[in-house]
Amino acid sequence: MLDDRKLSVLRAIVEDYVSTNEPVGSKALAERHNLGVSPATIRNDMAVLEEQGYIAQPHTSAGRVPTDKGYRLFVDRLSTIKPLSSAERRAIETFLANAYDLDDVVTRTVRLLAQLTRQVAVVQYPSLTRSAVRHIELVPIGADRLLLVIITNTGRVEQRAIEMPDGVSEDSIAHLRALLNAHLDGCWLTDVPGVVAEVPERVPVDERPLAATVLSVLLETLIEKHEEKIVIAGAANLARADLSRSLRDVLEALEEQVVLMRLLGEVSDPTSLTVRIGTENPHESLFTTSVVATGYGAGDQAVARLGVLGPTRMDYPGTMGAVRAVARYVGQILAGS
Amino acid sequence: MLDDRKLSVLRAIVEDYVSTNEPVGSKALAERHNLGVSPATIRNDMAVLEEQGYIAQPHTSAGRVPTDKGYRLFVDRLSTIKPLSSAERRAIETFLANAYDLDDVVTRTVRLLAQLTRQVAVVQYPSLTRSAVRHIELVPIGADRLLLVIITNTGRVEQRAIEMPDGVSEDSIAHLRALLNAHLDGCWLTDVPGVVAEVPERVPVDERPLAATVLSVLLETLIEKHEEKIVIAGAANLARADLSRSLRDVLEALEEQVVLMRLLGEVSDPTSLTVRIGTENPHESLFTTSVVATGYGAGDQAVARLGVLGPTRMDYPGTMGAVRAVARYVGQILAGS
DNA sequence: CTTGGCACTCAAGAACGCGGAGTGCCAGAT
DNA sequence: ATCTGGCACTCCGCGTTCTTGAGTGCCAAG
Repeated sequence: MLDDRKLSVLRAIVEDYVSTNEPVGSKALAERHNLGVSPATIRNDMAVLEEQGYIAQPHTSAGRVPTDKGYRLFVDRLSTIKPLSSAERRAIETFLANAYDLDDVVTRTVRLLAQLTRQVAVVQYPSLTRSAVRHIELVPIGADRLLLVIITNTGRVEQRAIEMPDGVSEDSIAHLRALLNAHLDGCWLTDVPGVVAEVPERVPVDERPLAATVLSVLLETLIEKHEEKIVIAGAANLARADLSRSLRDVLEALEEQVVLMRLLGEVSDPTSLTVRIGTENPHESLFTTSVVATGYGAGDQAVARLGVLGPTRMDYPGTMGAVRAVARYVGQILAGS
Repeated sequence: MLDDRKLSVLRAIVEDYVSTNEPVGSKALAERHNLGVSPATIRNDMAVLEEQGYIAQPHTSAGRVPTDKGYRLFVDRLSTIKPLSSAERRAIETFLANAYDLDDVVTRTVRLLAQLTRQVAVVQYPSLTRSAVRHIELVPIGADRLLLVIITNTGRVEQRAIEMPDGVSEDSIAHLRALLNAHLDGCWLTDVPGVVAEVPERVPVDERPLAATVLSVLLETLIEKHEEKIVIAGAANLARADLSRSLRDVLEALEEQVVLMRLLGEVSDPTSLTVRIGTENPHESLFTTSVVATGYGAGDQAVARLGVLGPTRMDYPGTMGAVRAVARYVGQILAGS
């Protein structure tokens, strides 16, 4: 139903429109891409493509513009992910290699991605779900407060202040700390609740109030922090691309954690790229934008997601290449530390 | 040189222009504010105000608009900070009271401020300078890596991974930890370098390589983290106010840490509000914006700054009220924890 | 010093015309 | 059967012109 030439025409339209930001006409197409046919022929093909909903004209007697469906076909069948230049690869490598802690890795990654794609970059912090406990620390601060610090093997550090019951001795705290570490060291965070359930029995009766408080906060922290932290960068790039929908709506959407979470999408196949185009997005303010996202993590275990957001009129092959490359490098960094 | 009525006229111009966003003319002024004089008189006053540089007209035969100098005079002498409504105060209180750790306090504060002022809010993390060491933790992760965790009395937790020299025993680490805590507990961060210098002598010879590594990283961390972390929120509000300078430039400026730092300004008198109007700003992209900032911290010790950024055409009394109120509440929260 | 009157200015908006890019369709060529 | 050149048609974008009205500055009188 769509022969090769029609597909070529669609590809050409997408490419031209992306680079010029102007509706593309049959004549210009015939000139710039050597399709070996006349404008008239192209017009016929375009009529078919329009009928099928792959392209549209903003006004009668204007050139054609790809629809979301057109971009979708382009991404799925007409384009290949464009690998980065070796210069870009080196830049990524050196930029990320100098990071010295998890915060820094994430910050650098999001900036890098924004700069590389010239779009808005979004990076989710490595999830706790796939992490294991490396160490638990209990630090008294002041007379009646305690700081609970959880360190994971993904390098993440969670902290939380706890109000202590009265009259808790240093010894009790030390004891509880030892107990927690003995039981939880190396434990997957997802398994923590189960393991924790067994702990209270092993605590001397007079230390139980303290233990109960600490354990409940511990569980709470792990659960609450499941709503993952997300950072973005490159919002300025949005202003360059004139979104038809008011830029304000998009910016607002980007400030809502919930929307951002759904934006990156579920981890279906963590190693592959997710591309969400225009109205495929979960939030109405983002109907004129596209998202390219993928999972990342040490090895092939995806522990979180990252991606970029830009106008639907975006350089998909290039963006996909950048996102994939960055995800891989970050994975290597995480694996190495 | 400027009599009372002229000042009233200036105030009226600022207020009207802020609320309508349109150049204000003599007739409208005479109607809306009962100044008891005719438009013609006002015109004369306006001519003087213009000559002195407090107002300007966008085009001949348009109304007048305040200049930066005009806003400055307005802020300094013609307006009073507007206290928040009690509903707003309650909202702040409950919103901030539910925060459970430092990160959370900061995040909530910046959002609150953005929402309250409907502008871009900027909050700097409490500085390490005024903090003291509460606890230092050394956690082995993997065979040859060590995680250094510094907990301060302001609730901040710094972490950093360290490559260990070969063949370090658990005992050495425990020993070093004890030593560090013994020496540094309660120590002002600014005093840490001095204290640290004395430590090596007290370390057994075979543990010195480890100690040296850890100490150097410790110092490095404290110094590096002096470039303070800053969070912003409410970027979407920028889109509402149409800046004459391209919105993109402003967004870009907001993504640069350095600019942000200078934006909040130096702590001159920490308890008072700093207002920086238009070209008084340190960065050219921000010449059409104003900043209202102040210091905050537990008690009256300012440990960091917060503020908002908006168009020069801003409701100064209201914004100043909100910034001041939020700073105070955050101070209370920090003092209480 | 204030006020009403008056001539002048100029931005913004509506009305108009036109050029040109682009289309759809048809008849002839391959 | 498909491609191609030709042709009439559409309509956006742009520049031009005109009008309107808010606002000004100045002046002479109160």
